Amino acid sequence: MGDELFKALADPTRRTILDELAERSGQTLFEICTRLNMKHGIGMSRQAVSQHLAMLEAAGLVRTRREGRYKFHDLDTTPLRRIHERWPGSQTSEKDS
Amino acid sequence: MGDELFKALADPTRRTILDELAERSGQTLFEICTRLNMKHGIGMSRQAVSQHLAMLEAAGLVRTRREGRYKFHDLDTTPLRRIHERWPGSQTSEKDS
DNA sequence: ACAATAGGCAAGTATCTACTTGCCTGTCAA
DNA sequence: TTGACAGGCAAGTAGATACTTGCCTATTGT
Repeated sequence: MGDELFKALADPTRRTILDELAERSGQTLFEICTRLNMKHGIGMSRQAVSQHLAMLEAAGLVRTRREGRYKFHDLDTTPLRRIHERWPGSQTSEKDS
Repeated sequence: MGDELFKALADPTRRTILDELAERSGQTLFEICTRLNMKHGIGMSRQAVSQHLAMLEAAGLVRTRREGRYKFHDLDTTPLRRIHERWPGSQTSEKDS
């Protein structure tokens, strides 16, 4: 349990995808592919990116909504909270400026 | 960069080691081995656990201090903060009860 | 000194993971 | 309806990762 979350975060490409979705929410698979290629020099097949997105979705980090032939991807960071709940002391202090 | 942190967290045995160090700080390799075995039924060679500890140390999640023939391991959760700094919105609200 | 204890190094193996390629399905515009 | 576009499924492959075994070093107690 929680295994999928940490597995999802383990890959650098997947973390970059999360970065992209954090910057612009609701992107399609092709948009993400293009951005990975343009902005990060990641020349990866569409299939590979699709598989990464599936893992991110399985981890609950990405939510999807289908509209016609498009599938939009949105970031959901709430699963990350479990990390801090598990190992307290890792939270940014509530009293910091 | 930051790669070692996520790689370190990716393995369930390593996460259990972090749990154990969170519960009792300053354990030796043998103590950790025993606890993994007794409390979690993980019958793993001493070498395997040692390698896991090395990865956790490389990620900055574990700090070590040597005293004679003993090597004590301490948890350091500060690297985890980078996760929330990278994807904001994942922090537990400061205003929650 | 010697045996026991705590730990480290290195090489081998077996499984897992990322990525590819080829083909198939569903949606939309002309 | 036909072609183009967005996406999905499945099998194969190369490289990474977890774990083991065997041997070596350093510290400590008797």
